[in-house]
Amino acid sequence: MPSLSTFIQEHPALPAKRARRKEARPGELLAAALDLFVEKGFAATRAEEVAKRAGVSKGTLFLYFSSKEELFKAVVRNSVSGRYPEWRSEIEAFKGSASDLLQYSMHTWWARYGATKASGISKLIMSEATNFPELALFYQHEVVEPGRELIRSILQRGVDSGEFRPLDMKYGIYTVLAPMLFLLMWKHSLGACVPNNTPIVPEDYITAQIQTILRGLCVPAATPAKKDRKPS
Amino acid sequence: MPSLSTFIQEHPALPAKRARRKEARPGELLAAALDLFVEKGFAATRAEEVAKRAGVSKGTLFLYFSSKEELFKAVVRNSVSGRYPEWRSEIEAFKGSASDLLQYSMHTWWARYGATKASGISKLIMSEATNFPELALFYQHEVVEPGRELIRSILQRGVDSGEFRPLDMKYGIYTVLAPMLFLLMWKHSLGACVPNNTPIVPEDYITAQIQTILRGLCVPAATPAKKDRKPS
DNA sequence: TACATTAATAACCCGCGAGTCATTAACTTC
DNA sequence: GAAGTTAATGACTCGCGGGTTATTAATGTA
Repeated sequence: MPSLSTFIQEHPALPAKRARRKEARPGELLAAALDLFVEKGFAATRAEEVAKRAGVSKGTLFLYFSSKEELFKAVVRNSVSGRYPEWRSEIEAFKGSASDLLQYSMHTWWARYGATKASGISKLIMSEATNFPELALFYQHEVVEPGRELIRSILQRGVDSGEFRPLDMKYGIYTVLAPMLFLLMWKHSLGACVPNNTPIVPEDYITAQIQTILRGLCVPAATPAKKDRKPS
Repeated sequence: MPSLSTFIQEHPALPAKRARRKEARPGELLAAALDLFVEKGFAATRAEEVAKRAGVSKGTLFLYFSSKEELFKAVVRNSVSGRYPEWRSEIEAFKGSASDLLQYSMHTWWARYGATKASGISKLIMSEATNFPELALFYQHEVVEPGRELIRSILQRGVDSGEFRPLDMKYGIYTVLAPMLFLLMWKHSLGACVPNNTPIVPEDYITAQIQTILRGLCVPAATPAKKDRKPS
């Protein structure tokens, strides 16, 4: 039996159904997928919903990406790891003290990445790494290792110039990494779903962290004796 | 048609099938649930598997816990929030400087919580808060707020004694919280599934963090002028 | 030994979601 | 405008998993 819609023609001004737009589809699908992966995580994101948000059917999605995992990898390449070259050259070109560079980098990283939708991908990976080890490995090579290297280069600059005390780089980088990633995690987890009378203001949080970190890293005018320094 | 097993009697030494053990079941189910929630997360943990690990059928699980969410809440009460009273009194009773207390607390928190299975619950909540807001809210009240208060009390002690510089407590607590929770997240995410030639040694990581934090918190012998201090 | 009580089970229901495929219809070419 | 090409669809498969329930059997009672 023919349905009503067989007889009712669509409004002529609306974009045609079943449009053939081979060039535009991948980009639209990636954008929709980024939105939904960030909002719900990898496992909880439904392929059908990604397709719907991109304005196509589920079948079309699998026409362009062979599986959900491949779709995710494409999202990562498209919106996270592509940024490193720019950052690297900006850091190398920076004129100023290591303290200033560190401050600038932390605030800027937040403004350009942490505060954007794309940062949800980092949260997603921390959340689902153990359930999808292949994705974790991919992310480790594509994002984590280059990121580590970038932080190390900033700290090394301060140590080399005598501005920072000598650091065990293996753990020194976490002085910077830990507070920033914690902020990112918080924003995308409890900070996003719990009614909070005094929410974290990222810029203020970062400013406060920098204050403590720089005091902790810099060579002091007069060293106060502290314990918990590793022997050897 | 009767199956083979109708005729083959079970080995007499084995524990009886269908044993009735009303008292022991809840504890065994909670233990199994903790294992699996930590290993796979909330959404990915299958009720049937929890039951199997506890040596009962799925039906029995729902006889003792009305839903998966209730099971989870029971796990949290049983293995996380129960510890606060002990910690609070231990901190109040501590004799020594605020620096020593902070060091002691961070190392001890790791040894007694971070390094144990139970810490996986904190990771789970950060990971799945947005998908299960009711659980997040429960955890916020049961765990996060008391924890914040505990850290604040330690820092306040140092500020009151003149050992630490004056701190905006709203952000000051994150100086301690962020590095510890980052370590916890790392351990349960990328640290757990990526082959790493130089893995983080928690005790060394904490020692390094303490070194920087204490330098950053303490009133310096001679204050080196630093920027990024908030005006006003 | 017969009966009542209830802990435990296994089979069942039902909706969901990744991935597939035969069919359709929008373009291209001649 | 007819025929061929291929982008797009939506109905389909198939296995999974939370929760339910009729049935079974262990135990207590007399």
